[in-house]
Amino acid sequence: MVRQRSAKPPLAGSIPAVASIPVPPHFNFAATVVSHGWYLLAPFRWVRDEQTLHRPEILSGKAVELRISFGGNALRVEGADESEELRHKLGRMFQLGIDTGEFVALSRNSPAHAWVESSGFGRLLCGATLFEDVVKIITTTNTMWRQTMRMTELIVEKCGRKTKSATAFPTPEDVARFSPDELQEDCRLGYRAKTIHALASGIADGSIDMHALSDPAQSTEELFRSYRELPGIGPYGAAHLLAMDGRHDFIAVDTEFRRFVRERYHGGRAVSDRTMLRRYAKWGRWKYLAYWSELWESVAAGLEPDVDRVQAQKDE
DNA sequence: GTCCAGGTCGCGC
DNA sequence: GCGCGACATGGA
Repeated sequence: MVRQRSAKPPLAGSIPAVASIPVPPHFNFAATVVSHGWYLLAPFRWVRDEQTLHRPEILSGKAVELRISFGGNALRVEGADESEELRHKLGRMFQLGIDTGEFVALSRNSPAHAWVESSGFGRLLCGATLFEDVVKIITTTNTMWRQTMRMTELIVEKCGRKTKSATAFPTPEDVARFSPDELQEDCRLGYRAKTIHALASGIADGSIDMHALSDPAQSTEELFRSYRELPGIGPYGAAHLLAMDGRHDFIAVDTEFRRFVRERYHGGRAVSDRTMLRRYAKWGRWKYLAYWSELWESVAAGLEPDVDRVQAQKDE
């Protein structure tokens, strides 16, 4: 055996690397992937027919291509060996460290949310790093979903580390090598180019400390204020980032939220933000998830035309 | 041409 | 603290 191996050594990489990552209670893979629009943004690629999420990722400083699916009781990750770094990155991507039990329990008491438990709704797909999610949130502001997808695609393409056939999401250093003008011109970022460049270079030069900013020891209110210090992040972005930490106390009020509540509960008539928010007060620290679940279900049921997503699906 | 989209920022009061 | 316009881009 030894002789055989030394006579004909396996090519490096010829043994397919596979990692298995355990998941918490109430976890549902597909429901988490399509929980919101992130799965449509580069470098994620969701192959629905195969129930596999493709994702180029940097591990040990090297870009590799991951194929993530669900088998048995764990995430099955092809393309990587098990490592702390992999567990950490996938833990953030799938919110594996978040206990959604209380939300599930609350949803049992609401007829409109009775579907939550069996569907596995409750976790939001995230980027591998806070930086990635901040950049993506900035590209969602004051624009249309179609343009968000394009901006993200171009950022990845221009700045990210390449494998043979895919490109990983860039690090702050990868983005900061380019000038704001170059980012604007090549990634069609508009005025966001300055913001994204300031974010990337701030992290790269140490003036923005993402680790300290996102310290989970902070109260939710403190964390909200921390996120708001980031360039390009206002109340909407901060609430979205909190949700990615599994903290749903604040609803990200945007045109989508206003439209949904107006149409669903007020017969299309305009009402104040305060009135809209009051509807979700009873959900305590699960407000955003309660709202998002209502929107998600209505889109899934085809009751709510979500033009951007529908359009995106057509392009697949 | 005009308006505006999963907002944010800086300004003036 | 609150209202308001500017901000790049591209679709409606």
